[in-house]
Amino acid sequence: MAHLRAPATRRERQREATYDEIVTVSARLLAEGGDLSLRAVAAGMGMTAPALYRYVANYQQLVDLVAFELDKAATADWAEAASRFPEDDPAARLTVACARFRQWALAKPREFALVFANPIAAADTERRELLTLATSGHYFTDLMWQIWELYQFPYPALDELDPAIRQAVLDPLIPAKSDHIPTEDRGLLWIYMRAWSALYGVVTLESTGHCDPRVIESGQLFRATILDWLEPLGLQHERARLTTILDEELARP
Amino acid sequence: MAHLRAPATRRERQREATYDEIVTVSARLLAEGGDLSLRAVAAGMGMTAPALYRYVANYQQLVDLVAFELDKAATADWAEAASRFPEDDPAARLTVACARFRQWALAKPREFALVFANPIAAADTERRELLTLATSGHYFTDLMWQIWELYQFPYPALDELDPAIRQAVLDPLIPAKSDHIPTEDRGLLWIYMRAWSALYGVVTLESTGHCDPRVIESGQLFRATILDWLEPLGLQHERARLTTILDEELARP
DNA sequence: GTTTACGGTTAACGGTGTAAACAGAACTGA
DNA sequence: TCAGTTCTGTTTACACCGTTAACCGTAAAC
Repeated sequence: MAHLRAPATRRERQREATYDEIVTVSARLLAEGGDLSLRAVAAGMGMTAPALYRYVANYQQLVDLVAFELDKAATADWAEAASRFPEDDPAARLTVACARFRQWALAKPREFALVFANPIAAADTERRELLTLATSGHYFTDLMWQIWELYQFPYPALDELDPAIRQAVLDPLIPAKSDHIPTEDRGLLWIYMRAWSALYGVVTLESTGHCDPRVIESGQLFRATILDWLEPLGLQHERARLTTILDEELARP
Repeated sequence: MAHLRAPATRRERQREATYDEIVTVSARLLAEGGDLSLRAVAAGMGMTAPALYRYVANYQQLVDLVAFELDKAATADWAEAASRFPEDDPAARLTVACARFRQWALAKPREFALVFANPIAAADTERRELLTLATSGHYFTDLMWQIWELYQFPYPALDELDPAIRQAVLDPLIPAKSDHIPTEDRGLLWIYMRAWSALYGVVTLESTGHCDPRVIESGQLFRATILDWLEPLGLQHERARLTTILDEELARP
């Protein structure tokens, strides 16, 4: 079964490898502080720039490809860090994941901007669809689903929701692991959207630097935002424990 | 008194006019969907690109100059819209201003990104200082101060605050009209930072398009975020009235 | 009225994304 | 095995970009 996804022909394998190299070279360039340019990427893999057009249609597609993979890799890191808590403790895992997400955004603001601050026009359906695949979104929604299963926090019924929101939670156009969520429970996604909006807000504010550096350094703005969301997620009783975990993560070097 | 700020010499007046033209031409370019480039701006005012270096040291300075003025102009617009409510009704004014801020961010995402999503390195003290002058920040903090004078909502005492935050509110490095706020009341700025973070979050999320278009179109995410902040600002009793105002603004064409 | 400083020019360098034409290697089918 | 096709890279070229250097007339200053 596994080898079904493995490319059959030699050429396809080669092509896949080239895509991988594009991503790794791009990631290296960004990590080294350089700009992400077609020419630089091509040069980094011993090619000329026009050759890259055999793999991406234009610069924006290169950016999207790299953004997708950066998101995937970063999410794997947060998940790995979160997995120091057992699977049946999604609240602790989410706490750690959020803190690591922020830490990543602060340590790699350029990468963060590429993935999360990259403007997407409403009309651009192609890029929108790519966006719905983002690994981080699936990871976070899944954690929130597990938290709900465990703590049964309240969420709006479908008929309480604004019609537009009802449509949006029934047929999500955002990165969300939602297939397994029963129709009547889709109000959960509204809670998710609101929570994600809050998380995204602080982290973007801090990552882009539109904020007092001392406030960023202290982590208090982020901390307060996270703590505000414990109650809506039914985690009041876990407050002390989760706060400890959060502060542990924030104190990380 | 007024003519004190007016440039004395003819040359200085000329120079000032050129700065104005740089800004207007830049704004026009952005509004027309073009990119903001030294060459395009220069061409737009009948000059060659190197001539602009008599006015700005580099491209980033041009961006900062334009960003500052865009922010100023946009703030004037929100303020004008908000002034349909009397001066002694800052709650209504803030409601309108927030809605107009969002509307501006959605209508002009490129301009919004320039002003509010432009990355600022922590080390770049020069750009940081320019940032503290942003008109919008001063306008919003002033409104919040007026709301506090009227409604006396609670705020943390200085010794309740994390040391880093205490320092930050005592000597703010953010755009805030704070000179007139007594030292013991500086905890107010912490409320401001948190509220601004929430507002900034939704608006950035929506403006950059990292959100379901239907959710953006409905305005519900923004609405919910604003309503969440009524209570912390002591506006519970005004809830019905302010919600009506907010919905009025959201329904605007 | 001479000198100085300002505000512009042109030319040039190295960088960007992208299109077109072309060449060779790798697969495909008879 | 050989011809034909497809895929992957090249070179060349174009139109932009930010930025520097050298140069020059004119307006202000002494």
